[in-house]
Amino acid sequence: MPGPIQSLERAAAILRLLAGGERRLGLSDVASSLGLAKGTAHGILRTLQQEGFVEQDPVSGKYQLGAELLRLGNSFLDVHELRARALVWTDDLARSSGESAYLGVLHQQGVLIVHHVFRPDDSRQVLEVGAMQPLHSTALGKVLAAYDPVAHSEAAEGERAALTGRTVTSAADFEALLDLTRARGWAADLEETWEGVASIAAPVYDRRRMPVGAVGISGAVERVCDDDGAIRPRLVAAVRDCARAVSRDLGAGRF
Amino acid sequence: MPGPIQSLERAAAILRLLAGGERRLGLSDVASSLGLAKGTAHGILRTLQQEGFVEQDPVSGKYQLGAELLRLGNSFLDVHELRARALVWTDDLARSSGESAYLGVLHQQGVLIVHHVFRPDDSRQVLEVGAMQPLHSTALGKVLAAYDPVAHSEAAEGERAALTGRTVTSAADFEALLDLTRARGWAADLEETWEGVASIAAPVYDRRRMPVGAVGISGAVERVCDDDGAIRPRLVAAVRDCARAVSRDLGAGRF
DNA sequence: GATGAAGGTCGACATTGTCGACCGCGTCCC
DNA sequence: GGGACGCGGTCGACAATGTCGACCTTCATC
Repeated sequence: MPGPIQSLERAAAILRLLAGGERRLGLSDVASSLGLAKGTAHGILRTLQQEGFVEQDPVSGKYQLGAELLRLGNSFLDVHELRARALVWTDDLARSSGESAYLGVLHQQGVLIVHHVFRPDDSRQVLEVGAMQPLHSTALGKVLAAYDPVAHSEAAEGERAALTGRTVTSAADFEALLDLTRARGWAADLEETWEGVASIAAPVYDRRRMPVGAVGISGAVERVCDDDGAIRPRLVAAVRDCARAVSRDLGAGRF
Repeated sequence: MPGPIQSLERAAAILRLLAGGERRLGLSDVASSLGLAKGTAHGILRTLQQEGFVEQDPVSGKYQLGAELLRLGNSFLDVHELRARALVWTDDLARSSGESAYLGVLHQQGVLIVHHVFRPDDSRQVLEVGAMQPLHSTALGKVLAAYDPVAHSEAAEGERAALTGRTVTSAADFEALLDLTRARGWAADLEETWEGVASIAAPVYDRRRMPVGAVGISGAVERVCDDDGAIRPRLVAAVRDCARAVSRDLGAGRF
């Protein structure tokens, strides 16, 4: 394989750097963070700015991500076949379950949320499309880790941070959890990622029967579980039905 | 000014090409569309793929936009100060007006929607964040064209397509419309972009009193206008109040 | 008004991306 | 069935290209 294009790799690194740091970054920050000469970093930033991928605050001279990224990210959603097929089914899932519905795919070391349907009530909610979730602690992530070999190695080799007191961090426990997930065909997250929040997810397959994503719901643990602390079977059934429906829509045939 | 980086410009052109065409594109399509040698296009695509900006369909070999763009677009929203300040006010605007609320900024030759609050009812709506709207026919666009010199030249020099029978296309009429907008301090769009849809928008200023965006509402013309076909003053007031509130939040002071 | 650090420019250098010919594979059509 | 086309992808020579580090200007600080 011939070598990748250096200037592009560096441009991508700059964009990721700008995306990571909360605040705007100056030219010198960017150059030193990536070990580049100032002139080099400036040339890349200037081109990125010209193309709209980066914007510069006129007064401070600092850089931040540009609007073109939002436009392209939206175009990505338009083309995304899995998301298009899942739109109507996740809508039904949110309505029938009364909780927020999510569609996630593997991206780098996490789950990228590509679709999110708000919980059907009038509460104020923030859209999480484009956000990342950890593989090891969320229901969506566990499903991907259990069924997608690439996701599995990312989750197994990556760090498993203890996000709450209930997060499973040890390798053996995590593998046991994935075995359970494969045996049941779905995964849960009982306050392992956020205190008070539980979620349920199931895998989505494409026409070649390969796992390509996961759908799930997420909500307050008091609603997702019954009085004994057990996950409500009705919700599990709704999630699995939705996953099957989307898979069928993708051409995976019946199970 | 030293020259921009060629490979980056080409990579950006490829991404825009992939964003524009509805379907996936093959290597040869990309190369011939941009007048590049196949080897060159392949090198850029390979690097973009490695960085997650482009994905390749394993069976057809065709390319489409990648998930990293969604993630970065989301990060752009996180950093966007105008959007952050407008979140709560646009929420109020949607609630008080009963219509969808939008926040738009100038981007290239159009209005980029950076925030969108659904109309507060249970109807199925699609999120338009990341979408582009024309400058010459929408209320948001007219506000920007009226107050932002850059937007004005883009709108004046660009093509003004007749999207409906009521779209204003002639240069003189358009300038008159902008004069009216400046005189009133707000703009309207009465079925000039989509049949049956009317919208109202007002400008948002930053701490230097420069126009940086526009907020507005959009809805069925029957609801936005009264029985005589006149725009409901209550809605105009709500939009202008919201624009003032956001401007104040940005440090523009009182008017 | 000296100082330092910021963003930005410049020009020499050789690294680096580019080009077009070439490869292997699948498909379509004789 | 076999040849020819078109596809995605590779290769290596060449020089155009991006890179580097010294330098400039500006601004805030002391």
